[in-house]
Amino acid sequence: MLKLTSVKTIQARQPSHHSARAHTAVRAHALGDTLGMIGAVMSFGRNEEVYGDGEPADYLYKVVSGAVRRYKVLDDGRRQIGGFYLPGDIFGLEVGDEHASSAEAVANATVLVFKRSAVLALADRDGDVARQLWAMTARELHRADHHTLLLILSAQERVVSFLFEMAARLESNNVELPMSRQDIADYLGLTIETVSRTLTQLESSGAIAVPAARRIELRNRAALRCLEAG
Amino acid sequence: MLKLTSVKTIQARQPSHHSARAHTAVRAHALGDTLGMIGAVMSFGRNEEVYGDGEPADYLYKVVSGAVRRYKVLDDGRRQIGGFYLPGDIFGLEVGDEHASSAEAVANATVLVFKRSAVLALADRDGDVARQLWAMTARELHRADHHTLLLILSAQERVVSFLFEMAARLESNNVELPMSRQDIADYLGLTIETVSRTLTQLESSGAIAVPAARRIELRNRAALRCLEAG
DNA sequence: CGCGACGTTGAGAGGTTTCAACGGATGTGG
DNA sequence: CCACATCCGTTGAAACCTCTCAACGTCGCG
Repeated sequence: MLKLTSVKTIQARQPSHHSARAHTAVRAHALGDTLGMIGAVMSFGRNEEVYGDGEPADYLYKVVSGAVRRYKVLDDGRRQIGGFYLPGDIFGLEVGDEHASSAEAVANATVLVFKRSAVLALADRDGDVARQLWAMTARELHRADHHTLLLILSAQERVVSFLFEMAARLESNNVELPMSRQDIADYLGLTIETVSRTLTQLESSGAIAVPAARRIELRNRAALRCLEAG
Repeated sequence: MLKLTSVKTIQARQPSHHSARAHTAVRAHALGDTLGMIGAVMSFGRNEEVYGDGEPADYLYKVVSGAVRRYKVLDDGRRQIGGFYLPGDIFGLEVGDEHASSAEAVANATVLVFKRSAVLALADRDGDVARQLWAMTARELHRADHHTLLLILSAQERVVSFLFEMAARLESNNVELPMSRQDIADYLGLTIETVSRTLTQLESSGAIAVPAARRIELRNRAALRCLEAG
Protein backbone atom coordinates (compact mmCIF):
# COMPACT_ATOMS: atom_id res chain seq x y z
CA MET A 1 0.00 0.00 0.00
CA LEU A 2 1.16 3.39 0.88
CA LYS A 3 4.32 4.30 2.56
CA LEU A 4 3.32 7.30 4.51
CA THR A 5 6.58 7.07 6.38
CA SER A 6 8.42 7.82 3.20
CA VAL A 7 6.51 11.01 2.74
CA LYS A 8 8.46 13.94 3.88
CA THR A 9 6.53 16.77 5.34
CA ILE A 10 5.93 19.20 2.59
CA GLN A 11 5.82 22.80 3.50
CA ALA A 12 3.35 23.76 0.85
CA ARG A 13 3.80 27.42 0.29
CA GLN A 14 1.32 29.56 -1.42
CA PRO A 15 1.98 30.10 -5.13
CA SER A 16 2.84 33.71 -5.71
CA HIS A 17 0.32 34.31 -8.45
CA HIS A 18 -2.51 33.27 -6.20
CA SER A 19 -4.39 36.05 -4.55
CA ALA A 20 -6.40 33.83 -2.27
CA ARG A 21 -5.20 33.29 1.22
CA ALA A 22 -3.68 30.03 2.25
CA HIS A 23 -4.74 28.38 5.45
CA THR A 24 -2.85 26.06 7.71
CA ALA A 25 -1.28 23.01 6.24
CA VAL A 26 -3.39 19.94 6.82
CA ARG A 27 -2.94 16.29 6.22
CA ALA A 28 -4.77 15.16 3.13
CA HIS A 29 -6.71 11.96 3.37
CA ALA A 30 -5.66 10.84 -0.04
CA LEU A 31 -4.61 11.74 -3.50
CA GLY A 32 -7.01 9.91 -5.73
CA ASP A 33 -8.24 8.23 -2.57
CA THR A 34 -5.06 6.24 -2.31
CA LEU A 35 -1.95 8.34 -2.30
CA GLY A 36 -1.21 9.82 1.05
CA MET A 37 0.51 13.12 1.30
CA ILE A 38 0.60 16.57 2.72
CA GLY A 39 -1.21 19.45 1.16
CA ALA A 40 -2.36 22.95 1.95
CA VAL A 41 -5.88 24.30 1.83
CA MET A 42 -6.62 27.28 -0.33
CA SER A 43 -9.80 29.20 -0.99
CA PHE A 44 -10.86 30.67 -4.29
CA GLY A 45 -13.67 33.10 -4.87
CA ARG A 46 -16.16 32.82 -7.68
CA ASN A 47 -14.42 33.13 -11.07
CA GLU A 48 -11.04 33.37 -9.43
CA GLU A 49 -8.21 31.79 -11.38
CA VAL A 50 -6.49 28.73 -9.95
CA TYR A 51 -3.91 28.53 -12.69
CA GLY A 52 -3.53 29.83 -16.22
CA ASP A 53 -2.83 28.24 -19.57
CA GLY A 54 0.91 28.04 -20.17
CA GLU A 55 1.89 28.64 -16.57
CA PRO A 56 4.36 26.28 -14.93
CA ALA A 57 2.52 23.29 -13.50
CA ASP A 58 4.12 23.37 -10.08
CA TYR A 59 1.07 22.17 -8.20
CA LEU A 60 -1.83 19.85 -8.48
CA TYR A 61 -5.15 20.27 -6.78
CA LYS A 62 -7.96 18.39 -5.16
CA VAL A 63 -11.36 19.96 -4.75
CA VAL A 64 -12.66 19.96 -1.19
CA SER A 65 -15.77 22.07 -1.68
CA GLY A 66 -17.24 24.14 -4.48
CA ALA A 67 -16.43 23.51 -8.11
CA VAL A 68 -13.74 24.31 -10.66
CA ARG A 69 -13.80 24.59 -14.44
CA ARG A 70 -10.92 23.82 -16.77
CA TYR A 71 -11.07 25.68 -20.08
CA LYS A 72 -9.37 27.21 -23.05
CA VAL A 73 -10.25 30.37 -24.90
CA LEU A 74 -9.73 30.90 -28.60
CA ASP A 75 -8.37 34.10 -30.07
CA ASP A 76 -11.83 35.34 -30.97
CA GLY A 77 -13.12 34.82 -27.46
CA ARG A 78 -14.92 31.53 -27.83
CA ARG A 79 -14.44 29.44 -24.73
CA GLN A 80 -14.43 25.67 -24.46
CA ILE A 81 -14.77 24.17 -21.02
CA GLY A 82 -12.92 20.89 -20.95
CA GLY A 83 -14.37 19.73 -17.68
CA PHE A 84 -15.79 20.52 -14.27
CA TYR A 85 -14.18 19.33 -11.07
CA LEU A 86 -16.33 18.65 -8.03
CA PRO A 87 -15.43 17.76 -4.43
CA GLY A 88 -13.07 14.81 -4.43
CA ASP A 89 -11.81 15.41 -7.97
CA ILE A 90 -8.17 16.05 -8.70
CA PHE A 91 -7.11 18.48 -11.40
CA GLY A 92 -4.09 20.30 -12.68
CA LEU A 93 -2.01 17.14 -13.05
CA GLU A 94 0.31 17.51 -16.03
CA VAL A 95 3.06 15.32 -17.39
CA GLY A 96 4.72 18.28 -19.03
CA ASP A 97 5.93 21.25 -17.03
CA GLU A 98 3.21 23.62 -18.17
CA HIS A 99 -0.53 23.70 -17.79
CA ALA A 100 -2.29 23.07 -21.08
CA SER A 101 -5.39 24.98 -20.06
CA SER A 102 -6.68 27.37 -17.44
CA ALA A 103 -8.69 26.65 -14.31
CA GLU A 104 -11.08 28.87 -12.38
CA ALA A 105 -13.43 28.47 -9.48
CA VAL A 106 -17.00 28.13 -10.73
CA ALA A 107 -18.30 28.93 -7.28
CA ASN A 108 -16.46 29.72 -4.07
CA ALA A 109 -14.21 26.74 -3.64
CA THR A 110 -11.70 25.30 -1.23
CA VAL A 111 -8.95 23.23 -2.71
CA LEU A 112 -6.10 21.09 -1.44
CA VAL A 113 -2.83 22.04 -3.07
CA PHE A 114 0.06 19.63 -3.57
CA LYS A 115 3.56 20.27 -4.80
CA ARG A 116 3.97 18.45 -8.08
CA SER A 117 7.67 17.91 -7.55
CA ALA A 118 6.96 16.12 -4.29
CA VAL A 119 4.38 13.88 -5.91
CA LEU A 120 6.71 13.04 -8.77
CA ALA A 121 9.52 12.29 -6.34
CA LEU A 122 7.20 9.99 -4.46
CA ALA A 123 6.24 8.27 -7.69
CA ASP A 124 9.90 7.76 -8.43
CA ARG A 125 10.35 5.74 -5.28
CA ASP A 126 7.00 4.00 -5.26
CA GLY A 127 5.79 2.21 -8.36
CA ASP A 128 2.31 2.10 -6.92
CA VAL A 129 2.14 5.86 -6.80
CA ALA A 130 3.47 6.07 -10.35
CA ARG A 131 0.78 3.66 -11.50
CA GLN A 132 -1.90 5.76 -9.89
CA LEU A 133 -0.72 8.96 -11.48
CA TRP A 134 -0.90 7.14 -14.78
CA ALA A 135 -4.36 5.82 -13.99
CA MET A 136 -5.46 9.33 -13.12
CA THR A 137 -4.36 10.63 -16.50
CA ALA A 138 -6.06 7.67 -18.16
CA ARG A 139 -9.33 8.53 -16.44
CA GLU A 140 -9.04 12.06 -17.73
CA LEU A 141 -8.45 10.65 -21.18
CA HIS A 142 -11.62 8.58 -20.99
CA ARG A 143 -13.52 11.63 -19.85
CA ALA A 144 -12.14 13.61 -22.75
CA ASP A 145 -13.11 10.87 -25.20
CA HIS A 146 -16.60 10.85 -23.78
CA HIS A 147 -16.69 14.61 -24.11
CA THR A 148 -15.90 14.45 -27.82
CA LEU A 149 -18.79 12.01 -28.17
CA LEU A 150 -21.02 14.58 -26.49
CA LEU A 151 -20.12 17.21 -29.02
CA ILE A 152 -21.41 15.29 -32.01
CA LEU A 153 -24.86 14.87 -30.47
CA SER A 154 -27.90 17.10 -30.92
CA ALA A 155 -28.52 19.91 -28.45
CA GLN A 156 -31.16 17.94 -26.60
CA GLU A 157 -28.96 14.86 -26.37
CA ARG A 158 -26.09 16.95 -25.05
CA VAL A 159 -28.16 18.58 -22.35
CA VAL A 160 -29.68 15.29 -21.23
CA SER A 161 -26.26 13.69 -21.21
CA PHE A 162 -24.97 16.56 -19.10
CA LEU A 163 -27.81 16.18 -16.62
CA PHE A 164 -27.13 12.47 -16.27
CA GLU A 165 -23.46 13.14 -15.75
CA MET A 166 -24.15 15.70 -13.04
CA ALA A 167 -26.73 13.51 -11.35
CA ALA A 168 -24.26 10.64 -11.29
CA ARG A 169 -21.45 12.77 -9.89
CA LEU A 170 -23.65 14.40 -7.29
CA GLU A 171 -25.30 11.07 -6.59
CA SER A 172 -28.79 12.45 -6.60
CA ASN A 173 -31.77 13.03 -8.84
CA ASN A 174 -31.95 16.51 -7.40
CA VAL A 175 -29.09 18.32 -9.01
CA GLU A 176 -27.83 21.57 -7.50
CA LEU A 177 -25.81 23.05 -10.32
CA PRO A 178 -22.78 25.04 -9.22
CA MET A 179 -22.27 26.54 -12.67
CA SER A 180 -24.08 29.12 -14.78
CA ARG A 181 -25.91 28.54 -18.04
CA GLN A 182 -22.94 30.05 -19.83
CA ASP A 183 -20.66 27.48 -18.25
CA ILE A 184 -22.96 24.68 -19.32
CA ALA A 185 -23.18 26.10 -22.82
CA ASP A 186 -19.40 26.35 -23.13
CA TYR A 187 -19.06 22.80 -21.90
CA LEU A 188 -21.61 21.45 -24.36
CA GLY A 189 -20.58 23.57 -27.33
CA LEU A 190 -23.95 25.35 -27.42
CA THR A 191 -25.27 28.84 -26.70
CA ILE A 192 -26.93 29.76 -23.44
CA GLU A 193 -30.17 30.33 -25.31
CA THR A 194 -30.16 26.81 -26.68
CA VAL A 195 -29.37 25.35 -23.27
CA SER A 196 -32.15 27.39 -21.71
CA ARG A 197 -34.68 26.47 -24.39
CA THR A 198 -33.80 22.80 -24.14
CA LEU A 199 -34.25 22.79 -20.37
CA THR A 200 -37.61 24.52 -20.73
CA GLN A 201 -38.60 21.92 -23.26
CA LEU A 202 -37.53 19.05 -21.01
CA GLU A 203 -39.50 20.58 -18.18
CA SER A 204 -42.61 20.96 -20.33
CA SER A 205 -42.38 17.28 -21.24
CA GLY A 206 -42.26 16.43 -17.55
CA ALA A 207 -38.90 14.73 -17.78
CA ILE A 208 -37.35 17.20 -15.37
CA ALA A 209 -38.38 19.91 -12.94
CA VAL A 210 -36.60 23.23 -12.57
CA PRO A 211 -37.78 24.78 -9.30
CA ALA A 212 -34.89 27.22 -9.47
CA ALA A 213 -32.48 28.08 -12.25
CA ARG A 214 -29.61 26.26 -10.59
CA ARG A 215 -31.72 23.38 -9.31
CA ILE A 216 -32.82 20.59 -11.63
CA GLU A 217 -34.68 17.48 -10.64
CA LEU A 218 -34.68 14.38 -12.78
CA ARG A 219 -38.27 13.25 -12.74
CA ASN A 220 -38.42 10.61 -15.44
CA ARG A 221 -35.14 8.92 -16.10
CA ALA A 222 -36.67 6.50 -18.58
CA ALA A 223 -37.99 9.34 -20.70
CA LEU A 224 -34.67 11.13 -20.44
CA ARG A 225 -32.80 8.04 -21.49
CA CYS A 226 -34.87 7.96 -24.67
CA LEU A 227 -33.77 11.49 -25.46
CA GLU A 228 -30.16 10.64 -24.81
CA ALA A 229 -27.94 8.88 -27.28
CA GLY A 230 -24.27 8.51 -26.35
CA MET B 1 -10.13 -9.47 -33.71
CA LEU B 2 -7.44 -11.45 -35.41
CA LYS B 3 -6.16 -14.48 -33.69
CA LEU B 4 -2.96 -13.78 -31.91
CA THR B 5 -2.34 -17.24 -30.59
CA SER B 6 1.23 -16.87 -31.66
CA VAL B 7 2.63 -13.42 -31.58
CA LYS B 8 5.37 -14.55 -33.87
CA THR B 9 3.01 -15.63 -36.60
CA ILE B 10 3.24 -13.05 -39.29
CA GLN B 11 0.78 -12.59 -42.08
CA ALA B 12 2.69 -10.85 -44.80
CA ARG B 13 -0.49 -10.18 -46.66
CA GLN B 14 0.62 -6.87 -47.99
CA PRO B 15 4.33 -7.02 -48.52
CA SER B 16 5.79 -3.58 -48.85
CA HIS B 17 9.22 -2.12 -48.70
CA HIS B 18 8.68 -1.75 -44.99
CA SER B 19 7.50 -5.19 -44.10
CA ALA B 20 9.27 -7.25 -46.74
CA ARG B 21 12.03 -8.38 -44.45
CA ALA B 22 9.94 -8.46 -41.30
CA HIS B 23 9.19 -12.15 -41.23
CA THR B 24 10.72 -12.90 -37.91
CA ALA B 25 9.93 -11.14 -34.73
CA VAL B 26 12.02 -8.06 -34.77
CA ARG B 27 13.51 -5.99 -32.08
CA ALA B 28 11.65 -2.74 -32.16
CA HIS B 29 13.75 0.36 -32.21
CA ALA B 30 11.57 1.85 -29.59
CA LEU B 31 8.20 2.08 -28.03
CA GLY B 32 7.57 5.74 -28.19
CA ASP B 33 11.11 6.00 -29.57
CA THR B 34 12.62 5.04 -26.25
CA LEU B 35 11.38 1.77 -24.87
CA GLY B 36 13.10 -1.22 -26.38
CA MET B 37 11.24 -4.49 -26.68
CA ILE B 38 10.13 -7.39 -28.75
CA GLY B 39 7.17 -7.23 -31.09
CA ALA B 40 5.64 -9.07 -33.99
CA VAL B 41 4.61 -7.68 -37.33
CA MET B 42 1.03 -8.04 -38.45
CA SER B 43 -0.77 -6.91 -41.57
CA PHE B 44 -4.30 -5.64 -41.76
CA GLY B 45 -6.32 -5.14 -44.88
CA ARG B 46 -8.43 -2.06 -45.55
CA ASN B 47 -11.25 -1.77 -42.99
CA GLU B 48 -10.02 -4.80 -41.12
CA GLU B 49 -10.50 -4.65 -37.36
CA VAL B 50 -7.43 -4.50 -35.15
CA TYR B 51 -9.41 -4.66 -31.94
CA GLY B 52 -12.96 -4.05 -30.81
CA ASP B 53 -14.57 -1.93 -28.15
CA GLY B 54 -14.80 -3.88 -24.91
CA GLU B 55 -12.34 -6.56 -25.89
CA PRO B 56 -9.51 -7.40 -23.51
CA ALA B 57 -6.59 -5.08 -24.10
CA ASP B 58 -3.92 -7.76 -24.30
CA TYR B 59 -1.79 -5.97 -26.84
CA LEU B 60 -0.64 -2.58 -27.88
CA TYR B 61 0.35 -1.56 -31.35
CA LYS B 62 2.71 0.62 -33.30
CA VAL B 63 1.95 1.56 -36.87
CA VAL B 64 4.71 0.69 -39.31
CA SER B 65 2.93 1.55 -42.53
CA GLY B 66 -0.57 2.49 -43.56
CA ALA B 67 -3.02 4.08 -41.15
CA VAL B 68 -5.46 3.12 -38.41
CA ARG B 69 -8.60 4.76 -37.08
CA ARG B 70 -9.86 4.54 -33.52
CA TYR B 71 -13.60 5.03 -33.18
CA LYS B 72 -16.82 4.42 -31.37
CA VAL B 73 -20.28 3.88 -32.80
CA LEU B 74 -23.49 4.96 -31.12
CA ASP B 75 -26.59 2.82 -31.00
CA ASP B 76 -28.16 4.62 -33.92
CA GLY B 77 -25.13 4.11 -36.12
CA ARG B 78 -23.41 7.45 -35.79
CA ARG B 79 -19.67 7.00 -35.69
CA GLN B 80 -17.13 9.22 -34.01
CA ILE B 81 -13.51 8.72 -34.98
CA GLY B 82 -11.36 9.60 -32.00
CA GLY B 83 -8.12 9.67 -33.90
CA PHE B 84 -5.99 8.46 -36.77
CA TYR B 85 -2.70 6.67 -36.23
CA LEU B 86 0.06 7.02 -38.80
CA PRO B 87 3.45 5.31 -39.12
CA GLY B 88 5.34 5.69 -35.87
CA ASP B 89 2.24 6.18 -33.76
CA ILE B 90 1.36 3.86 -30.92
CA PHE B 91 -2.23 2.94 -30.18
CA GLY B 92 -4.29 0.52 -28.16
CA LEU B 93 -2.58 1.38 -24.88
CA GLU B 94 -5.06 1.09 -22.03
CA VAL B 95 -4.70 1.39 -18.31
CA GLY B 96 -7.75 -0.75 -17.74
CA ASP B 97 -8.00 -4.28 -19.04
CA GLU B 98 -10.43 -3.52 -21.83
CA HIS B 99 -10.29 -1.39 -24.93
CA ALA B 100 -12.52 1.65 -24.66
CA SER B 101 -12.99 1.94 -28.41
CA SER B 102 -12.47 0.01 -31.62
CA ALA B 103 -9.62 0.23 -34.10
CA GLU B 104 -9.56 -0.56 -37.81
CA ALA B 105 -7.09 -0.22 -40.62
CA VAL B 106 -7.96 2.81 -42.73
CA ALA B 107 -5.78 1.50 -45.52
CA ASN B 108 -3.70 -1.64 -45.75
CA ALA B 109 -1.46 -1.40 -42.76
CA THR B 110 1.41 -3.18 -41.10
CA VAL B 111 1.62 -2.93 -37.37
CA LEU B 112 4.01 -3.99 -34.65
CA VAL B 113 2.23 -5.86 -31.89
CA PHE B 114 3.41 -5.94 -28.29
CA LYS B 115 2.12 -7.97 -25.41
CA ARG B 116 0.68 -5.58 -22.89
CA SER B 117 1.54 -7.81 -19.97
CA ALA B 118 5.19 -7.77 -21.02
CA VAL B 119 5.21 -4.00 -21.26
CA LEU B 120 3.57 -3.62 -17.88
CA ALA B 121 6.03 -6.05 -16.35
CA LEU B 122 8.85 -4.04 -17.83
CA ALA B 123 7.35 -0.85 -16.42
CA ASP B 124 7.21 -2.50 -13.03
CA ARG B 125 10.95 -3.02 -13.04
CA ASP B 126 11.93 0.18 -14.80
CA GLY B 127 10.57 3.49 -13.61
CA ASP B 128 11.67 5.09 -16.84
CA VAL B 129 9.40 2.79 -18.81
CA ALA B 130 6.54 3.52 -16.44
CA ARG B 131 7.08 7.23 -16.91
CA GLN B 132 6.97 6.85 -20.66
CA LEU B 133 3.75 4.89 -20.61
CA TRP B 134 2.28 7.68 -18.56
CA ALA B 135 3.65 10.29 -20.95
CA MET B 136 2.11 8.40 -23.82
CA THR B 137 -1.32 8.52 -22.21
CA ALA B 138 -0.81 12.20 -21.47
CA ARG B 139 -0.07 12.88 -25.12
CA GLU B 140 -3.28 11.12 -26.07
CA LEU B 141 -5.08 13.28 -23.54
CA HIS B 142 -3.72 16.43 -25.11
CA ARG B 143 -4.77 15.17 -28.52
CA ALA B 144 -8.26 14.48 -27.19
CA ASP B 145 -8.48 17.95 -25.65
CA HIS B 146 -7.45 19.46 -28.95
CA HIS B 147 -10.04 17.33 -30.69
CA THR B 148 -12.82 18.70 -28.49
CA LEU B 149 -11.67 22.18 -29.45
CA LEU B 150 -12.00 21.18 -33.09
CA LEU B 151 -15.61 20.19 -32.62
CA ILE B 152 -16.78 23.61 -31.50
CA LEU B 153 -15.41 25.28 -34.63
CA SER B 154 -17.22 26.00 -37.88
CA ALA B 155 -17.07 23.47 -40.70
CA GLN B 156 -14.46 25.47 -42.57
CA GLU B 157 -12.32 25.89 -39.48
CA ARG B 158 -12.50 22.18 -38.75
CA VAL B 159 -11.46 21.19 -42.25
CA VAL B 160 -8.58 23.67 -42.34
CA SER B 161 -7.48 22.52 -38.90
CA PHE B 162 -7.57 18.93 -40.12
CA LEU B 163 -5.47 19.76 -43.16
CA PHE B 164 -2.87 21.49 -41.00
CA GLU B 165 -2.77 18.54 -38.65
CA MET B 166 -2.27 16.10 -41.49
CA ALA B 167 0.34 18.27 -43.17
CA ALA B 168 2.23 18.49 -39.90
CA ARG B 169 2.09 14.76 -39.26
CA LEU B 170 3.05 13.88 -42.81
CA GLU B 171 5.63 16.66 -42.81
CA SER B 172 4.66 17.97 -46.19
CA ASN B 173 2.46 20.52 -47.88
CA ASN B 174 1.44 17.79 -50.27
CA VAL B 175 -0.87 15.62 -48.24
CA GLU B 176 -1.66 12.11 -49.40
CA LEU B 177 -4.73 11.25 -47.37
CA PRO B 178 -5.03 7.60 -46.40
CA MET B 179 -8.66 7.98 -45.31
CA SER B 180 -11.96 8.47 -47.10
CA ARG B 181 -14.20 11.52 -46.95
CA GLN B 182 -16.47 9.58 -44.62
CA ASP B 183 -13.56 9.03 -42.25
CA ILE B 184 -12.71 12.71 -42.31
CA ALA B 185 -16.34 13.61 -41.74
CA ASP B 186 -16.64 11.25 -38.77
CA TYR B 187 -13.46 12.67 -37.32
CA LEU B 188 -14.63 16.26 -37.68
CA GLY B 189 -18.23 15.69 -36.69
CA LEU B 190 -19.49 16.73 -40.13
CA THR B 191 -21.12 15.03 -43.11
CA ILE B 192 -19.20 13.95 -46.16
CA GLU B 193 -21.09 16.51 -48.21
CA THR B 194 -19.99 19.35 -45.98
CA VAL B 195 -16.39 18.15 -46.06
CA SER B 196 -16.51 17.87 -49.82
CA ARG B 197 -18.09 21.28 -50.28
CA THR B 198 -15.61 22.91 -47.94
CA LEU B 199 -12.67 21.42 -49.81
CA THR B 200 -14.10 22.60 -53.11
CA GLN B 201 -14.51 26.04 -51.63
CA LEU B 202 -10.94 26.10 -50.34
CA GLU B 203 -9.72 25.03 -53.75
CA SER B 204 -11.72 27.74 -55.48
CA SER B 205 -10.15 30.33 -53.21
CA GLY B 206 -6.73 29.08 -54.21
CA ALA B 207 -5.77 28.13 -50.67
CA ILE B 208 -5.37 24.48 -51.60
CA ALA B 209 -5.19 22.29 -54.67
CA VAL B 210 -6.89 18.93 -54.99
CA PRO B 211 -5.33 17.15 -57.97
CA ALA B 212 -6.89 13.89 -56.80
CA ALA B 213 -9.56 13.20 -54.20
CA ARG B 214 -7.04 11.76 -51.77
CA ARG B 215 -4.31 14.26 -52.57
CA ILE B 216 -4.43 17.76 -51.17
CA GLU B 217 -1.77 20.42 -51.57
CA LEU B 218 -1.54 23.36 -49.23
CA ARG B 219 -0.89 26.29 -51.52
CA ASN B 220 -1.39 29.29 -49.30
CA ARG B 221 -0.76 28.63 -45.64
CA ALA B 222 -1.24 32.26 -44.70
CA ALA B 223 -4.71 32.30 -46.23
CA LEU B 224 -5.53 29.00 -44.59
CA ARG B 225 -4.38 30.27 -41.24
CA CYS B 226 -6.87 33.10 -41.53
CA LEU B 227 -9.64 30.59 -42.03
CA GLU B 228 -8.51 28.55 -39.06
CA ALA B 229 -9.29 29.43 -35.49
CA GLY B 230 -8.09 26.98 -32.87
C1' DC C 1 -18.05 -2.56 -70.53
C1' DG C 2 -20.63 -2.31 -66.50
C1' DC C 3 -20.77 -2.48 -61.77
C1' DG C 4 -20.00 -0.67 -57.17
C1' DA C 5 -17.57 2.36 -54.11
C1' DC C 6 -16.38 6.92 -53.63
C1' DG C 7 -16.80 11.81 -54.30
C1' DT C 8 -19.13 16.05 -55.95
C1' DT C 9 -22.89 19.13 -56.60
C1' DG C 10 -27.67 20.98 -56.05
C1' DA C 11 -32.00 22.27 -53.67
C1' DG C 12 -34.70 22.32 -49.76
C1' DA C 13 -35.50 21.34 -44.82
C1' DG C 14 -34.25 21.79 -40.20
C1' DG C 15 -31.72 22.85 -36.08
C1' DT C 16 -28.91 26.18 -33.84
C1' DT C 17 -27.36 30.73 -33.62
C1' DT C 18 -27.96 35.55 -33.58
C1' DC C 19 -30.13 39.65 -32.22
C1' DA C 20 -33.34 41.62 -29.25
C1' DA C 21 -36.49 42.29 -25.56
C1' DC C 22 -38.23 40.95 -21.24
C1' DG C 23 -38.40 38.99 -16.43
C1' DG C 24 -36.53 37.77 -12.04
C1' DA C 25 -33.27 37.75 -8.39
C1' DT C 26 -29.77 40.12 -5.75
C1' DG C 27 -27.38 43.97 -3.72
C1' DT C 28 -26.70 48.78 -2.87
C1' DG C 29 -27.73 53.37 -1.71
C1' DG C 30 -30.90 56.96 -0.87
C1' DC D 1 -38.22 50.34 2.75
C1' DC D 2 -38.13 51.36 -1.79
C1' DA D 3 -35.63 52.75 -6.11
C1' DC D 4 -32.40 51.31 -9.03
C1' DA D 5 -28.55 48.91 -11.19
C1' DT D 6 -26.70 44.67 -12.49
C1' DC D 7 -26.33 39.99 -13.43
C1' DC D 8 -28.52 35.97 -14.88
C1' DG D 9 -31.90 33.46 -17.23
C1' DT D 10 -35.88 33.12 -20.43
C1' DT D 11 -38.43 33.88 -24.58
C1' DG D 12 -39.30 35.43 -29.42
C1' DA D 13 -38.28 36.05 -34.47
C1' DA D 14 -35.32 35.88 -38.18
C1' DA D 15 -30.88 34.57 -40.27
C1' DC D 16 -27.55 31.28 -41.08
C1' DC D 17 -25.13 27.12 -41.29
C1' DT D 18 -25.19 22.39 -41.78
C1' DC D 19 -27.81 18.41 -42.79
C1' DT D 20 -30.77 15.68 -45.65
C1' DC D 21 -32.20 13.84 -49.81
C1' DA D 22 -31.18 13.30 -54.45
C1' DA D 23 -28.78 13.13 -58.74
C1' DC D 24 -24.71 12.98 -61.23
C1' DG D 25 -19.59 11.98 -62.08
C1' DT D 26 -15.46 9.51 -61.45
C1' DC D 27 -12.42 5.95 -60.55
C1' DG D 28 -10.95 1.20 -60.10
C1' DC D 29 -11.83 -3.39 -61.07
C1' DG D 30 -14.03 -7.81 -62.35
